[in-house]
Amino acid sequence: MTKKLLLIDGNSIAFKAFYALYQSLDRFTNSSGLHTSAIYGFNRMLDKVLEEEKPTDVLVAFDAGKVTFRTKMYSDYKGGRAKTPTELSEQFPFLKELVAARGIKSYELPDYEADDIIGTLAKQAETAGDYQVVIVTGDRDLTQLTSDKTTVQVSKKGVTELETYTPEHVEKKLGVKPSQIIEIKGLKGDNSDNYPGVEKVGDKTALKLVQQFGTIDNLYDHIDEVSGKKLKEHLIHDEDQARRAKVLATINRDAPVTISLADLDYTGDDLDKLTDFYERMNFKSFLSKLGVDDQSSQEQLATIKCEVLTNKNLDELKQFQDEVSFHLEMSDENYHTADLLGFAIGQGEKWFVTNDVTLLKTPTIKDILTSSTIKKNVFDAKRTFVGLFRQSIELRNVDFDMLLVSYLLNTTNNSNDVGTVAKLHGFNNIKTDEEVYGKGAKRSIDTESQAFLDHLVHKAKAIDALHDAMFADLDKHNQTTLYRDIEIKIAFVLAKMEISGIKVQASTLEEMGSKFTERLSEIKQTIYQQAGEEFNIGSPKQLGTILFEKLRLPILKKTKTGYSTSVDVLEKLAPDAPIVQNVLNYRQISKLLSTYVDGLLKVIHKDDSKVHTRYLQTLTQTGRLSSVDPNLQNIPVRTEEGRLIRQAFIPSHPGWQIFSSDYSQIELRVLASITNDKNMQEAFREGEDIHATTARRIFGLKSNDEVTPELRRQAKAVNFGIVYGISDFGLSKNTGITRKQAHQFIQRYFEEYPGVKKYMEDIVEFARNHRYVETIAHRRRYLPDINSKSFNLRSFAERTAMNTPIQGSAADIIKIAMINMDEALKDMQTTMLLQVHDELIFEVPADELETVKTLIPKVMDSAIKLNVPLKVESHWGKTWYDAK
DNA sequence: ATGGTCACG
DNA sequence: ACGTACGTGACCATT
Repeated sequence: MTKKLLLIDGNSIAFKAFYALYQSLDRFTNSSGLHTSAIYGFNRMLDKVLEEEKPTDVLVAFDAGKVTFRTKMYSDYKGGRAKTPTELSEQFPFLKELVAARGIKSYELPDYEADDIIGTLAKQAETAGDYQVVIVTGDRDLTQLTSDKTTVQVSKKGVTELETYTPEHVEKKLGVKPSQIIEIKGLKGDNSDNYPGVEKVGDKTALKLVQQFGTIDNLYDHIDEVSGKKLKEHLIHDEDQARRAKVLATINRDAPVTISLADLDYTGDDLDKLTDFYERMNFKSFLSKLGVDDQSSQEQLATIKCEVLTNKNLDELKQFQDEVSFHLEMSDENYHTADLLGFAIGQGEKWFVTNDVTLLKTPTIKDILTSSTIKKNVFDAKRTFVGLFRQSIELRNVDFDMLLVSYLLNTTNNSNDVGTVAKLHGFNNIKTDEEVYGKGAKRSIDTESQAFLDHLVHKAKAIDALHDAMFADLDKHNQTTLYRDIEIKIAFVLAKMEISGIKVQASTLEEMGSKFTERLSEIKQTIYQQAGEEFNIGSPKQLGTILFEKLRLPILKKTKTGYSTSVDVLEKLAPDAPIVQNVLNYRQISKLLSTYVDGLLKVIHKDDSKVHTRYLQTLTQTGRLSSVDPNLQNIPVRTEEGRLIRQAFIPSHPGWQIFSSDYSQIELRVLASITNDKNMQEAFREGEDIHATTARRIFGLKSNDEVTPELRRQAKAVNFGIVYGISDFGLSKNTGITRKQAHQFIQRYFEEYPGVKKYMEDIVEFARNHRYVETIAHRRRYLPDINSKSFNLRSFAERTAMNTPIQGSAADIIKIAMINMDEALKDMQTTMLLQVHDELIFEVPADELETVKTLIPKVMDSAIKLNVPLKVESHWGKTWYDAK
């Protein structure tokens, strides 16, 4: 029987796990103050890999110390590295204990690194014959060990996401054979291990050279064939360094290991030791996973004294005069349609719970919920409001919305589950819905069970228990105003908009649907003819085979899994082959049909012919809303064919109009305001066309009249780029200009708008120091990667630092406008229906049209006072399509 | 469940 | 030298 040997690079996985959880470092400590994050992450990786690979033999290899044969050979090897933080080094002894408790051997060898142990044992296993080898590491250099018998799994973000390298995958990804990785590293050196290769040689050049010459030896044998005078000089000058770097990069596969393959039997968890270990580490989730603990984890929850609420003891609720915590349970996430299942209510030590939702309508309870003097504490005010509204109960005076507060404190932790959020904030006497109800197909809620009632009480109790502490945190963040004046208020405005819904005429969609279906089958036949065979056009894989293998079209871009067939690629190919344009048309129409015709028809409510979206208020990282079920924030508009979909969106009363107002260039106005850039502010104050002004400035023209449409288009792209946190590469890719040109444009831009330049530098600096950025309304986004060593992660965080205050402040502004709008419209019939990021959509009776033409823009442009004016444009018509 | 594609701001 | 535009959701094919 073939054996499967799993070799784990202990140090590199521990490092990765530690930095992946760096942001939550303080959350991972046990009762004696030991940090446990790396142990936790390591164990998650173990769980996953053991489950997936089911190895027969396992070893975790560790580095023995700083001194190795490599440092003896080159004293600066791994020099200049920051000292391992004590928060990590203190975890290693326990990590080894964990490994042992899981029935796994660990091993280290003086003078050698973990890589060498792994390389040596992998070689032994390959020689022995009946082994399959899997290596798990955080270091991509180990992919040099891949072979037909050995795969290397390298952790990506975090440690549980692994990328599997086979020899084929190495070649595809790196462009060379596994054995040539050391040749590449020899030429370019390694910055993180602190050894040089050949001067001025990086990935690109190294790859080219290795592809041309195969090895460093061969390269120096044929040094005259190297093209490029400078390059040749550097190669000759640095030959010794290159040869040394290659040796340093080479994993030693004949290390004098004193452990043998026969010692590596994987015996499985030692339950006693492991349980004890998990308990000492406070690893609750791992404990419950052990199964030994299923009942005890149920009993672990301290019981909360509560009464089942009935008609008989209802009056006891009258004791709650100041505030109550309340949780309404529903059958699924769509609260517009979900069944109400039960509720819990109470405060302090007094709790009541029931699965009899008819009690909600009793005067006692209704009075509490609708009272404007009794404060309510809930989890998800909008959800609760809609659920109760369907029972004709209008929830008032919500003081604490735990979901909303948690989101404002840290947008990354956006769980919709009370238990998850409660634990996040240190309240552990609660389970998650998933633990109580199950997940996926197994999810079921037994409303008759005691467990159900208990769970509701624990939820309500969690809300009650956390509200002081979470409010205090909010205050520390300077976010109380954001919460009280914006977020909690907009929750109710959104609830009302969702309940209003927007009317969608099914017959209009159906007519469009049959036209689309007809055209689709025509195009399909043409495509089959042009391809010479039938295939699934909707499958990128099959389409790729047809276009790039059968028809031999040039491959312009690849994805992880094959050829890219995205629009930008197909548009470039369209002139070469007529089939491509047909595919593009097919794609467009089938998108319209499946997503917008069939998709919308599915969600029209029978009783009112309307769609009722749900705005997710606690999802985006910037403070924008998102819209689901259906998403009404991405209804087509850019192409005429798609735009026709909007004809199906109509007012809910005959003779009314759809009225739409949008902020013009709100993000650039926000940019002008927060950067305090005088030139950009002037453009907006003078009412100039900002893209034309930008064009005039960066191209050095005398007046905006000299700006051609093409120049304006380019300047517009630069303006967008700035908002997104620009790079010359990104700009050139997006606009088709050269990178050099893009670089010049950006430089010119920063010369002309020096305030913008300074702001971009300052905001990144702020993020580095504080690890977060803020919007005008103190909405906060954490950027844990801002100081990352990974260029990729760090750059992304830097762009985010530049973009989030802009996008997020624009989101703040429209939210304020919506709250004011709700008030301004309260005595009118005009109804606010939708928000699309910088645009509000209403339905308006004929006799109010004249009023709203001035009222709505007024409310929007006076939402906030910036250093530049806000501009609002309005359109209206008998359908959404006509409001243009 | 995940990735590719494409709809929006 | 690095490898890149910011924020979303729905659908389909594929695993």
